[in-house]
Amino acid sequence: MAYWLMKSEPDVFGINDLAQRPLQTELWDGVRNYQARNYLKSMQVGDLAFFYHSNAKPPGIAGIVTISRTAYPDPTQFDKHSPYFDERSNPTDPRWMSVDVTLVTIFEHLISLDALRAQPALADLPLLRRGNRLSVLPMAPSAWEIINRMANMPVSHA
DNA sequence: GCCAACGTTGGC
DNA sequence: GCCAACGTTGGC
Repeated sequence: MAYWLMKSEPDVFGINDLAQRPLQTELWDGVRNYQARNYLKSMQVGDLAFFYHSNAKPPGIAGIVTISRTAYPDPTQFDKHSPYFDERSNPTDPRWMSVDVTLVTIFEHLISLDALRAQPALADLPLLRRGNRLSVLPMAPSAWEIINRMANMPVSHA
């Protein structure tokens, strides 16, 4: 089993939107970066991912989801009316992938980006590296545990 | 709204 | 294959 971090803008689709979906499950669409796409392809059912709110005030980790369906062609790439439409993608050889995610936990308090940066043990976290723009990132088990502990603390660390 | 960082595109 | 131009991400 592997650990991940997946970014979404809460103004577009946040963790509370996921909570309101049937079975608290939704496809994760719109990934248009090859490296992030390759991470999606390697996900297995049962993998866990932090749900990160980007372009938010404040940005941070809002909760945990599990991968409930492995990668399949992202339908929005073929939808002319979707902002994610890609005219160069071919149905016989789809360029972009989705997975399904199912809600596991909404953290009582968002773990803010500031709080993450304040943890010396997370100094090497890819998420915190300058200029990182990948919307799907792998997480080392050690980092996963540290952040999980932060989530379970009674007081926020921002 | 600004802008640094970075990926992609396309001319050559 | 190089690299300038351009578009996007995402924190601030």
